[in-house]
Amino acid sequence: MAQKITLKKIAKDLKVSISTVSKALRDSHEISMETRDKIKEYAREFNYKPNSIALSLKNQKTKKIGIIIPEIVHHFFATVISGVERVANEKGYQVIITLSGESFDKEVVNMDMLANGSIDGFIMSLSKETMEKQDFHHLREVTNQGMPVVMFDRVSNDISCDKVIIDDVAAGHEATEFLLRKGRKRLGIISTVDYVNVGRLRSQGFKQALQQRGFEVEDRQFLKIEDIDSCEKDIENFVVNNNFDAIVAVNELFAVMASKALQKAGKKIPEDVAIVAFTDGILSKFASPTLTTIGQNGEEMGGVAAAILIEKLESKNHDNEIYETVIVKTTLIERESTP
Amino acid sequence: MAQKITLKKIAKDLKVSISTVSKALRDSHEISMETRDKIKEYAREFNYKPNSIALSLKNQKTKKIGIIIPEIVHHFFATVISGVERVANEKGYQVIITLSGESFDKEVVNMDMLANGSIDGFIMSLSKETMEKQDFHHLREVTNQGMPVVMFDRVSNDISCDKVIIDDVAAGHEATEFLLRKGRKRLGIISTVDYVNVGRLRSQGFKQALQQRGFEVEDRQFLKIEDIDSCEKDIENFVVNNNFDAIVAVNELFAVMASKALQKAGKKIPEDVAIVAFTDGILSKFASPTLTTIGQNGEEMGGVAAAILIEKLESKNHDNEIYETVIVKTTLIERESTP
DNA sequence: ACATTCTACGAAAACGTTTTCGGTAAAAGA
DNA sequence: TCTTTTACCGAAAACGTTTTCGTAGAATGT
Repeated sequence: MAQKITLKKIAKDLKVSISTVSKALRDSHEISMETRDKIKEYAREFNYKPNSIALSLKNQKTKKIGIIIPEIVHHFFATVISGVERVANEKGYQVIITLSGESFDKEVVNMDMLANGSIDGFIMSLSKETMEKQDFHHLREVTNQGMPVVMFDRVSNDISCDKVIIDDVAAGHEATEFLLRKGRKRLGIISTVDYVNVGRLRSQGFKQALQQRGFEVEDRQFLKIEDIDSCEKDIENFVVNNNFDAIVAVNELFAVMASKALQKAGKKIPEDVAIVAFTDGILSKFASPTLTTIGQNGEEMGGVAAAILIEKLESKNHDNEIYETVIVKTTLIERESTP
Repeated sequence: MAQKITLKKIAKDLKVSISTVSKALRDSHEISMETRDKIKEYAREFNYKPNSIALSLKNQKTKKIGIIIPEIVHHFFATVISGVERVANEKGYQVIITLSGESFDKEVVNMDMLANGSIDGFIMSLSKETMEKQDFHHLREVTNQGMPVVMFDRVSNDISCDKVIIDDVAAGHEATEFLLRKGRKRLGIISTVDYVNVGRLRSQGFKQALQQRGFEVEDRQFLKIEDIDSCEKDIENFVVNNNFDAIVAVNELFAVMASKALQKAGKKIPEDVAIVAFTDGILSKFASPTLTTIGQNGEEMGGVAAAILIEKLESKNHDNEIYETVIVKTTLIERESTP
């Protein structure tokens, strides 16, 4: 019902000019106390709030940052968003979220939609399909326009921008070494296909840790999941048919599937088989047994990514071509799945 | 590096007027084929995309919808967002997300930030604190301005707008009746404090179902959780000290806590105690045993909410004061926690 | 009494679009 | 040849701000 109240309307009602109203509301000394008070009271009464679209147009900045992630129904990404949102809000920015659904085309479309002035900068994690195709033209297009991009988790070396990651190799190494120190000798890893960098790198750390201890590393120790929706049988076969005494899983889901399959086969966890998972989500805390995990601190990653992006947005010299890669520390959280 | 390309720039480079460029790009017959082609090719070459901020200002609509939810690291809300995003994107809308963190003040601040022209309409679920205070002035303010609001899940009868909910009473009834039909006689329910409507209503359904079957209902059958972070002990006491043979829990977390406490106490599930949970999330699928749940179909709720909102946004007669409340069907999913 | 400095305000441009309204020239009609 | 239509294009307003500049009148200085 009540019309949107604008400077123009206030000006007309109070019989002053638009500039006077604008200045009065910003407490300009150019306007007499008398008129200032009159205008401010009127504005308060009618609950005037400056139109943010007009401000965006005028200032050539939107105070919004765009996030593109593969999925939101995924604990890790949800925590990252939570972190982004926290620091963004602190600094007066809003967060626009779009989902690629692991699809390259949707990623491109969403980027295009946001890159036309809707936002000031991007925070994103690549879709699986994008990593497979290795096609980054949409990212180049955006960065070439001078719009800052911060990538996290699923990043690419082919594109130069700020990045926030964990040291996946070191984390894979740490998980493995942790199990080895517990005296385990027959290790297996459940990972993703190699083009997903986090899976590849964690596997690499796994391999390194074993080799440093003088173990032979064979292909049968590696299971690489392609499709997350139909991997249950594969995981069951993998853990039951190989006489492992410890399993590393690159995410919670794989870990809990392995855990269940092993228990079904009569194995005891952690006595017979120990398990270390990645991503310290809700599953790890409430599975039976609870899972020892390498926490990725998604909240922190999101916060750091947002801080870097905003820093860049508000820095004066725009041609600052120095990009940083922040490595967020992982945290090993011991629970029941390891002795 | 490369400057943002605008109509003005194209016009200058091609020595025509801005209007000509605009018309040419929209294939106006007022412009000759020759100039049209020239302009369109130039635009394509420099990858011109109309500035969405300018369009928003001109059209007085942003094609963005704002979501305010208590938490994103929560499977149900994540699925709702996913649903909203899906249908919003289909219709050319973008989604802006803000988190209240269950805080009234943050909810108000975020609403104010978005209500100043940033978005065309709201989809929201109330924070716990808001429900406790019963203070809805921020919602009134927004709806009075003529901005459509669609509430879901945590709604209030005090505010008139479109709503998308499940029939919580019926769902509580269904869960209870399901257990009764399985022959269970000593039921308990783990719920939230009463000012959270979903907890209250589901408890109500629980009570009704028991009474219809002629059972006495006592207070000791109800546990009402206030603080989700420190409820583990309460739940353990509740389920262990009362000789229940069946438990209804208003969310997954409570259910899995109950399940673990019971197993620790030597009870078998579902033989000794059966459990039905609400919210068909990841925990229900992977807990041990897996949980029978009442699925709230969050994805669908989000989709419906978005559809209603967009419908309202695009309807011509703006003074349409008829609000609907859509009830999304729940789905009982049987798993191992019930016989 | 005249020049100068304040005080208090308004006009207008700019951000990037779309659209309405004219307007000029050439083509068509008479 | 003169008028009317048509094809093609530009000027300007509008969306809601902020900000620069200009200026009228009052106050101050000499």
